Amino acid sequence: MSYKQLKLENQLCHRLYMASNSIIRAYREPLSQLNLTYPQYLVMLALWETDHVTIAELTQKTSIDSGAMTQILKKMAEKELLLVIKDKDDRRKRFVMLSRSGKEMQEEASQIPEKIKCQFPSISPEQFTTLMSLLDLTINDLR
Amino acid sequence: MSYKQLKLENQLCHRLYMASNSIIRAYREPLSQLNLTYPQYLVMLALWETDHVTIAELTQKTSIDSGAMTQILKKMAEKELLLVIKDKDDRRKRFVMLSRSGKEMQEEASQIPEKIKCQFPSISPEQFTTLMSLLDLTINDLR
DNA sequence: TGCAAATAATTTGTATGCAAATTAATATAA
DNA sequence: TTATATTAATTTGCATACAAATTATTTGCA
Repeated sequence: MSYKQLKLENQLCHRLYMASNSIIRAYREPLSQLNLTYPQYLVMLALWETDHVTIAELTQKTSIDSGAMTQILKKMAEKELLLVIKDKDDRRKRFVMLSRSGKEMQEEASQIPEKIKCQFPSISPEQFTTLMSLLDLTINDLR
Repeated sequence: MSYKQLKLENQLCHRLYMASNSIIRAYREPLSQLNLTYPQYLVMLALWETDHVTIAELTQKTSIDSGAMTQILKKMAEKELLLVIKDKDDRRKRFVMLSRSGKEMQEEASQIPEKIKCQFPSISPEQFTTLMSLLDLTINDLR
């Protein structure tokens, strides 16, 4: 039997798997200059937008696994990019806030998106927008 | 500074990260019935298309990391889904071939794509095609 | 022919992603 | 008020992803 529906070429999941792995790999070099891994970069992006949030909010915003988040924040705290502080009103919660050096890193990081975009010569701005929208539909359907 | 280009919402990488993780998570339940992980499923898809290939060819076709592939094939061989055999002409190479039960699994697996597609009510067939093409552009640009 | 370069896999060390179990604290209902 | 349910994080065990180092072979060139 041929089972056309089982061909790798027809699998959206495989395209997403390759695209996600490829783009995260592309971030490695620029991020290594900031001594950040990709998920750590997501945490920084989230905090640069909104500082002083709970771990749960950070987990929700970045879509990083909550178990992994604990480890990631621990390493980032060791690098003194941020601080994790207990909430006095609800001691189950913890707030995450950027340190001075965490805030200062934003300026260097601001160069990264442009560097990455240069790696997509085949994709027009319109196609870029379309791709983002279709990925949003995909993500929402799977929620 | 606002640094609009650093907003999470504007990052293609974050969309891909979420979409890839989400869809792989969606495969967990159906694949658990076959006792397969997602990368193991990719290996099966590749072998159902073309059996008896070298590890390097399998790595290339699936885009699975070659170091990880060693471990994945070891586990799949333990489950007796496939065999790994040394090439007599070039003893650096190894061939991978499906066992009988590995071949038989294809029929059950043939139900999976349909189950997954049902989880995308918001995406039309045309949009699906567009998404696949745009992901191909993304992947090719990053090669 | 012989040795350096290239190739195919494996190994190693680090960092997640994920489900499930656990811990600590708060909220809620009888 | 108190036992139960819920919530926020952490921990645990397993399976990759990845870069870099290593091993075993084979190629290719002087």
